[in-house]
Amino acid sequence: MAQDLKNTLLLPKTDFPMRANLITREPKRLAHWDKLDLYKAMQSLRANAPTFVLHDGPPFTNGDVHIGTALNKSLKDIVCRYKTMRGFRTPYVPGWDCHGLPIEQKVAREIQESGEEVSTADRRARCDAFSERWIGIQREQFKRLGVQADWAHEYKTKAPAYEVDIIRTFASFVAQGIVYRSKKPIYWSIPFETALAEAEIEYKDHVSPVIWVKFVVPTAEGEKFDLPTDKPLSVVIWTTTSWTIPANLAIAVHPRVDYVVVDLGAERILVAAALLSAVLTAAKIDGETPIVQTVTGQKLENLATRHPFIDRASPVVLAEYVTTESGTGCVHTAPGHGADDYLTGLNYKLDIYCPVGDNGCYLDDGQVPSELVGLSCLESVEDMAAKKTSTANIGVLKLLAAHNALFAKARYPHSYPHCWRSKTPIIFRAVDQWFVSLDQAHHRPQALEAIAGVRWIPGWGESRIKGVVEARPDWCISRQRSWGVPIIAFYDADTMPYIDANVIQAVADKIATRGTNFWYDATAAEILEGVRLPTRWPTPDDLTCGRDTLDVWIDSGSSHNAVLRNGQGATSWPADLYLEGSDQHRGWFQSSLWTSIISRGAAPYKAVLTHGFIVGEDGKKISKSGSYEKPPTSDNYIAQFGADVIRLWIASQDFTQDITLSDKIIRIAGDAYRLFRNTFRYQLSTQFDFDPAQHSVPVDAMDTLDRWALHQTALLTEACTVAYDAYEFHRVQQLCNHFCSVTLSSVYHDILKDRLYTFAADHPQRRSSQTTIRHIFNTLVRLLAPVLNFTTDEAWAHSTTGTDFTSDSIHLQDWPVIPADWKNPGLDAEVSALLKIRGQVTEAIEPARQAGKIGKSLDATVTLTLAHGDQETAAVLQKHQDFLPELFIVSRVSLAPADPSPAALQIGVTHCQEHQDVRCPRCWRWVPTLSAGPNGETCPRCAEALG
RNA sequence: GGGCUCAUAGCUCAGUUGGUUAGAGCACACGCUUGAUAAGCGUGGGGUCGAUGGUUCAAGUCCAUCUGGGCCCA
Repeated sequence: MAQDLKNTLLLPKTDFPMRANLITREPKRLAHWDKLDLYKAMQSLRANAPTFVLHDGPPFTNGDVHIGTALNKSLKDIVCRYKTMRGFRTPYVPGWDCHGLPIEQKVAREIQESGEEVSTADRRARCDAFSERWIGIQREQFKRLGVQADWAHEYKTKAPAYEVDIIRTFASFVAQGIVYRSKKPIYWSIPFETALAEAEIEYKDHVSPVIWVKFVVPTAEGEKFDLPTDKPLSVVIWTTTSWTIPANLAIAVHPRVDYVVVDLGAERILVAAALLSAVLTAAKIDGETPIVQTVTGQKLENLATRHPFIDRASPVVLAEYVTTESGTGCVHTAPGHGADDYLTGLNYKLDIYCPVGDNGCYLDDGQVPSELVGLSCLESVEDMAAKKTSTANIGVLKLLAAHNALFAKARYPHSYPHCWRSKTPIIFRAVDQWFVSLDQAHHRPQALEAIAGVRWIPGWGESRIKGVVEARPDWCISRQRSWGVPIIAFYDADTMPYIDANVIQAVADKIATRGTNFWYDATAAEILEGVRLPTRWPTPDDLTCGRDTLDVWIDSGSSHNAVLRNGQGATSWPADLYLEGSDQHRGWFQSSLWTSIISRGAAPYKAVLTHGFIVGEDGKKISKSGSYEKPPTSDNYIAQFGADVIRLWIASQDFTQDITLSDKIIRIAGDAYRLFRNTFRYQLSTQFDFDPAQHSVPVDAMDTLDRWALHQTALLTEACTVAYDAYEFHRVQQLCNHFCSVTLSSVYHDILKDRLYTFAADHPQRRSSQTTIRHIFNTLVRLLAPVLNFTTDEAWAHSTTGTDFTSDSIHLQDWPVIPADWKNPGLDAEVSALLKIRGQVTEAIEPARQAGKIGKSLDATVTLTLAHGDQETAAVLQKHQDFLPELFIVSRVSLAPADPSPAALQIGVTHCQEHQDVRCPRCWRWVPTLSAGPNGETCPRCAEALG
């Protein structure tokens, strides 16, 4: 009996499953999109539209896609899909950063382990293969994430055409005369006579001789600086690298540290006050050592001391990095042998002096004492085992002692960098490098001006990049590596460099057809065959090819030239947007800016969006954040949660700050995902007997609640559009979340059930609501499409075809445009007032429910006693009196005037039974009487619906 | 140590130019429903707005210092 009645209800029905099963379903949709060539379809759709070019920053190709990279690519994908829907043609050409040390190093270790002998060209081929393999893996991982891109036109920095563009970019630098050669200290492995990178260094314990050395202050100098000159005075320095003493060109002091002149009897020394006792202890001096004078470092600037055994001055210079933690507070400065020393050298225009050759031995340059020439700085593994220090160190010690300059010495255990292959201590040694001047042609002010013209999101990005652009010294662009783009420079037998823009262009033409390995396989003569050389150049037979490669930042920094300028994948220059992590202010944003300023005089991007880094639950960086069972790769997370959940997680947080990743947070994203999915499912389920062509109700004929819902949808759309335009995806997520859970689920959908289920199929109110739900669905599914790209497409397919897939993908639809008649502020105000009362009503029902008097709200009769003087509420209630039971989801509402009327609205709740009502077994409402019908007794409304 | 930056309920976020008892969703607890059911509805608890000091009639909001994170340098 009851079952028969139930069968007369129009209950929701859909094939759209609640269970998402993303892990197996998403790959099927990817295959479907592949078949459709969705990327191409999206481009063709906007063939004649204005473009929005998001230029991809290339990930490095040496491992699985990290969850951080997944975050970056997902954000890009969300932007592109949104912009496409907004009517832009949005070409997205993905890139790959292929050259560089980490790959070269991995390959080098493989070669090392196998003990093979390989040529540079072979080594490069292996690096190429290594990179290519990861490109293939990463591409699939990005695709799995749902990233839509022009994979057919992707760019690789190792592609011959791209490499040629890098070389041409470099040529344009040379043409402007801003490329120069100068020395810079680098890590150097003596046994292998090769430069080392930071990553190729291992820190190990090492015992070095440490020495305190006196630098005499000449009497005239002492007088000039108001220092006492009646006894010999020396500035004492301290160093653990004795062999660098011949390269000493200065002594650094801190400008705001106090220094003292101390009387030792026969002589006086000058050291930092804070380190005096430590120095005296080292020199085993006790007894009276009166302080004769105290002076701040600032006052000592340019005091010209004498080098202990070379006839030249060693002036005092100022440096902020000087500390009083160890040593003497007077820092031995050899610009050719230290990073700090180098920068100080640049500041004071000192020579970047390095009298040590490739083999680690002192050169005979006319300055190095003959006793030292030829001595080696190398400490072999055997030497170290025998506790022997280098012959260079011993030579220097002897020489210092001979010149009465050795104030003290000791053995000093500390952590020191060693070469990863030979296990010997490295040396820091200045070698010739290529630099690009950033000031000579006024590029720096141009860059700063360009920065001001770019939209930085968030705004502080501007001060951040300004900081690095202002502070960066000239760009050192050469690297002593083989996996990279060669610097097209030639050298004669005396290592004199030859470089020329036209020659580079001519060589680039050849490389364009033969690849960069041509540079490594051929001789200079072969390479230069047919090339017109500048008049002062030697003949090609007397030249050799340089073996330096370009800084990889030139590689990726040239992408706007190599990709956008060439229109690869139908892109164009400049980009509308660069979107990378905030570390790229110093990296790619900067290198791209410089190459663009130098080669084109303008910024390569109109806007730059940055995101933060992923941190663990405790707010700490992921590597330090507890132990992760699996590596935090994109695939590991997708295999567990599916791409849409990951994408929703990404869209749920303000990505301009740190982004928190934890199982808990992803679980919450999963809950939000289910809310959206279930909303789609419910909406779809209400459409089972609705044919929009046939049943749609025009807005002006719609029911009050429906018009209210459309108004809310309009507000949501406006707010989401603003949020998307501001790249605030977390606001979209919050807005939609609130909309689905409150506006729809707890209000609109909940109220609608009665009419959808129990009214006659064609009842105007029912059709009105079905029309509205369709409108809302069509809007909501679009608003979420950029983020939930799989699920919205699935829901969309169900709505349009009733099946899982459609060729007319959601991603080919336009952004929702809200018809003017959806907006209805007047009605919105009225319904809002009613909903406020609804809240009070549900609150009033609760005690009755807690007391067990009432179960479902339909059991309740509600009596509203109007407040005194609240005409507005009274008017609204009276106007919508017939609508109130439905709105409150109760069976009966009576508006009771009272005398005297209460101060506030009073709500009485009783069970309908108390009013002798009976429950309709079909719609479950309580009514005064039931009447018999073909399906038994029902309320009149149900009888009519069944009739 | 320097540059940039962040800190509001267990989680994710709101909080307009300083102005009533700081909001939302989720999570949690309790209840209802069993005609969205691997669903739905309701009610409720929960925050000295990182800390301290200051400006002000009034500070989550402005200033200073500190603490703890993040990115990039040194």
